[in-house]
Order: sequence, then C-alpha cells, then structure tokens
Amino acid sequence: MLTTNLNTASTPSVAHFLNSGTPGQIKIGHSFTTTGEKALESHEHLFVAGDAQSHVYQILEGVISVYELLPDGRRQIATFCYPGDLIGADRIGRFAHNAESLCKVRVRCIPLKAMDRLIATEPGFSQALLNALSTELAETRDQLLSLGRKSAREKVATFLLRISRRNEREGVDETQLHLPMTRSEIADYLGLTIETVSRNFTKLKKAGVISLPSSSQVEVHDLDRLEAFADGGEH
Amino acid sequence: MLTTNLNTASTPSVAHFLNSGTPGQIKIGHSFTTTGEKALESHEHLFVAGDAQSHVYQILEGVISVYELLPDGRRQIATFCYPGDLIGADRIGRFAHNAESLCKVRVRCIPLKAMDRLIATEPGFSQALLNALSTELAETRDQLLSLGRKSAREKVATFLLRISRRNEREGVDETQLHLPMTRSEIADYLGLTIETVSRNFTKLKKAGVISLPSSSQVEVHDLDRLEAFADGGEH
DNA sequence: ATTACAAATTGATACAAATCAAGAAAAGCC
DNA sequence: GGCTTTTCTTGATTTGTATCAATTTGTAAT
Repeated sequence: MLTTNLNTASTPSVAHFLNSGTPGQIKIGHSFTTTGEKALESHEHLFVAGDAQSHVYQILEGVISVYELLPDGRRQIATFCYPGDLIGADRIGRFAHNAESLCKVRVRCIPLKAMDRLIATEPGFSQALLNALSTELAETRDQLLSLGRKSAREKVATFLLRISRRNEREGVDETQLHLPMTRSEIADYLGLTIETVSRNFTKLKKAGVISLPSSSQVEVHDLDRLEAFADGGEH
Repeated sequence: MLTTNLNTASTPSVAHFLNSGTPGQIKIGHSFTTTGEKALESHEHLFVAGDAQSHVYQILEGVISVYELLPDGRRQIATFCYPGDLIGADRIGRFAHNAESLCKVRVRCIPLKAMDRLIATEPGFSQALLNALSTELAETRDQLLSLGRKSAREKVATFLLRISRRNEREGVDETQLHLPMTRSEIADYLGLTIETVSRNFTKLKKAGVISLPSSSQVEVHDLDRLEAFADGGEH
C-alpha cells in the first residue's frame, strides 16, 4: 500500500491541537477550555450504538474496540483504537457503533461544542480532522479487502503486520508485538472463529515466521515472509 | 441501524456548496472558480491507486466502483458511488484505491486548490465535508459487518436493501431496483463468487421476496422479509 | 501449593461456499 | 434477421472454515 504520505506530513495532527493546552485543557482561539478525563476498567463500554453523541474521546492510555452487533449476537469489530487515536470523531448525531475497553483505559473527553469551536476558529484544525478521518476511511477499506477476499492465514498475517507497522510508526521494535486483545476479539475483528485464529497462529509458528513467547506476545522472525503470507505470495 | 440523523439535517451538504455557482463554476468566498467536467465510457478508470491526487470528483451522472486489488488479481469493491457522491475526498496525498466507471459517467472535477480555499474561506464547508466523510466511514463499517459475519444470503439481501434505501432517499420507488453493476461486480463487493450471488438471487426469488424481470432489474415484493433475511431473522 | 476458572490449543466431523463444468439467456455486431 | 460473444444460471464436486468436543495452558483466589 501507500507508505509515504504527501499531505499529512506538512499538516499538524489533531493531537497537536488537543495537546496544545495545559493538561486537561484545550486551547481554543486564544482562550482555554477545560476537558474532562474518564477512566475505564477492562471490558467497560465508553458508549453503545444509539447513544447521543455528546463528546469526542481521545485515548490517553489503553486500547478500545469499536464494534457492531447483529440481533443474534454475531459481532464484528471494526477497529482497535490506541493511545492518541480519536474515537467518535465521525459526527453523525448518534453513535452508530459500540466502544468497549480491552484493558484499563484513560480517555480525554472533549465536548462537541469545543470541537465545533475549534473547527470554526482554529485554522488548520478542520484540515487535521479531515486527514484523520480520511486515513481511517482508507484503513477501513483495506480491512474490507481482508474480510472479503483473504484466506484465514492471510487475514492473521495481515493483522500481525498491521501491529508491526504501528510499532514502527511509534518507534517501538517492530518484531516484538504485544496483543492486548483475546483470541475471541481477534476472531471478531477478522471474521473468523477463535479456533481458526489459533490454528493459523500455529501454522505461522510452524512455518518459522513467528514464535509465541506467550499467547499475548508475538515475535516476528521474518517480516518479509510475513508480508508474503499477508497477500497470498506464499502457499 | 441509525434511521434519523440529528446533525446533518440542519447542516448544508457538500453538494450545496458545489452547486452554488453557475454550471461549471463553484463559488469561493465571493468569487467563482471554473471547474472542469469529464466524461467516461463504461469501464474506464477515473484514477488508479498510486496516482497523485490532483482533483476531487463529484459524480453528475452514472455509477463508479471504488476497489482494491491483491497482487494475484483478487478484487474487493469498497463502494459504489452514485450521482451527487464525492469521490477522492479522502485526501491523503495519493489515491489508495482504484475508481472505475460501471457505465457511461460524467464527473465534475474540482481542483484540490479550490477545495482548500473552500475549506479555508467558506464557513460550513469543512463541516459538510466532515459529515460526508463520517457518513461514508459509518457505511464502510457496516459493510465490514456484512463481509465478516454474514452468510451469502444475508449479504445479498443486505445489498438489495441498501439500494432500496438509496431509492427511498432519492424519492424513487423503493421496490423497483435497478442494478447498474454485473454479477461479477456484486460478487466482488460482497466477497462472494458470481455463482453464489446468482444462486442467492434465485433463493430470494423462490422465497417470494423478490422477482427478477431482467438480470439488472429487481422487484422487491416484501421489504420486511427482505430486511429479516438481511440480518438472519429468517432461515 | 492447591483448587477453581477462563482462555487457548488441538482433533474429528459437518457444512456453506468455492471450484469445476455445462447450458441458457442476453447483448453486440455484421 | 442470424451469428458471435459475453453474462447469467444451474448442477456436481471439492475444500476451507465452522462446529462440536476434549485437552492443555494460564491466571486468580484462597
């Protein structure tokens, strides 16, 4: 996919604006607005589908899953959100999805009014928000390709690769992957069952591409081969 | 899902801004910018992944598919874009996906500079763009649920329902559906094969939910049952 | 440490959708 | 009109993943 980004590099990020005040404050124009903070235990909901959108949240610590349910309980996780990520920035009145913590989480709560004022008064903030949403849309479309057209092994490889690339962006070792989610959550993200996820971890392990020091820790031995597995280059 | 929209109803749409000038022009601030128009034959590319983004396009006539390919040729169509829709508004430097006409198409070409000036000078335009992108993100996440967790029949029913709802929004009869795309394109949108798509049209027909006056024309006899089929309520 | 409980792995079997293979219908073309 | 080509439908078989079932491993509590 796209490795360099011609646009966002030169544009300040959303975080740039949200972090410009003192802790707990956002600079709006030349004044400051106080923002709340919220702590969640593991597997608590930040919001559920149908809730009126009152705030946008920025993750300070921990990981949150955004998911949708079918009436019979089948679940599809749309995305895992990490520190720095904005959640609920897709403003359409009411939340269309559910957001649940995977572990202990702290979020900054930004009232919608504050967002609106930032958009109206802070030049560049709209642009930053548009960039963030655009990137998220492109990543979601990538995930469509995984779900619609990839085999179970390709899906698992793609998933690990995605985490590795996040590490790279964050300046963390891209071969040591920490998985804050359970096999069940990985399965619901990849459109598989926990058994199939587990079997394909084992396959990648037996192929020598990864090892599993623990069930939540993956070591990648060969990133190139992992990449080959991710889009069907190796059978 | 979400049926009422608390926010966008009160906010002018992107189209409102783009249609405010005379034909071929967009009002920016108090002046006008000329916009080009482009015509495509059936199955021509508007852009391909990797192209530098120079314009944003608004469909005036026809339908365009946005898709992604794997190296071995497997294809996933992310979305079908209809008249009024903006395409390439997810500004991330280079196009991450391909855009191909399904039939004869006319698009308005809006230079990026013009978009930037609208964002900077026209109050409300950023908000309209953010709304459009947010809606598209929510719809793409819905599609994740289809691809990851629904059976072939549920996928086909969901697809027809989506077209029916578009008709409703456009004030067109929601029981008479025109399909501008081939079975192969439907298959690549739903993550299925053409045979499976065809078989499930037949199943819905035999169940009395739809009929097929022609392969590109669907008549829905029972919207409630189609809805039930779409999320697994009927087996 | 010992016990309880939850999460992950591994194995055996079933099934939905893919693949392979013809035909039938529709769309272009001379 | 008839001929060719493409698209769609239907049938037979295979296959990858789900389901069902049993261990194993890991974690927390006492």
